[in-house]
Amino acid sequence: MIMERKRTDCPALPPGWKKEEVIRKSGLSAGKSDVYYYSPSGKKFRSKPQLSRYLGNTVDLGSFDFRTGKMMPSKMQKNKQRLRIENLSLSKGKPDLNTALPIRQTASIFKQPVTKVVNHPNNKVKTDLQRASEQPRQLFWEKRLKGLRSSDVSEEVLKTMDLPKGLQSIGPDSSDATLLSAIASALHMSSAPITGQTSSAAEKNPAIWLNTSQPLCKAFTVTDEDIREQELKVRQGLCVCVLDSLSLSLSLSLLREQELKVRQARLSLEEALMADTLARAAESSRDPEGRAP
DNA sequence: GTTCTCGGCCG
DNA sequence: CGGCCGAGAAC
Repeated sequence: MIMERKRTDCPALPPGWKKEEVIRKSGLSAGKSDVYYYSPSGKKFRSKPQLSRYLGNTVDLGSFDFRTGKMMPSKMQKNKQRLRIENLSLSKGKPDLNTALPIRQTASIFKQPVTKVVNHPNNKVKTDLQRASEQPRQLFWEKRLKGLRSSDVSEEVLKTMDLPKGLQSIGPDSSDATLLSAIASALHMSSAPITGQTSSAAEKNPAIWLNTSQPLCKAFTVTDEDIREQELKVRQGLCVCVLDSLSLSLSLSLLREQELKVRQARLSLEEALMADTLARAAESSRDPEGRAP
């Protein structure tokens, strides 16, 4: 009878990878065991370097213990004085099993390796989860778009939008185009209501007091008339292509404030109804026949 | 030829 | 001592 070889799943590796342990049954090293891994396709691996070579950047084997098949966070490689930039080039130096190479995560459909420097004393891992929303942004960046106009395929410059008169620009450039950029961008950056710059200080000295999460425009109030006008323009096809969507977004934003009010009203109504229901329930429990006393 | 198994080097 | 891999044995 042949000793059954167990290939067990290995949770520390991608799905489909199997681990096998074979006990040596003869020779001087009898009793010792060898560990093998099998890729989903069935290829056999008999060492960590071999595994690492194959998995490349897809899995970080730094804390992977080949014998047990588990991740052992405590067992990070002791830092020998390796004061060199990790060498990607052929045959010089050994592959770093500690970490997968960093991969650029943005702006390319193909993964691209990034130069990794591990010996810089000031290396720190950013833990700031707000990072995305707190990244520095250029003040008055809208100016860079000045003079750019969209055109259709026949090179004819598209008619720009007429913005509601209530919308007024703030800052070094007060053209409608800049204002439109500012508002359109704000709409795409966040789903919060767009209010414009509510602080009067921002109007006087925007370079200092600008609220960067709001567009470069004075605080405004949205009237029903504004909304109707915007929608009408969209229907009339006064704005096409990209501008269409911007206009639509603008209308939606203007609506957004109204929506908040409506939602508020609904909540109030719901509370009132609930209170009423409770009151009736209390009353009928006192008087099960439902008759007035 | 491929796969299995143990020896032995090297850190 | 254990990881890794060469190479002979086995198939």
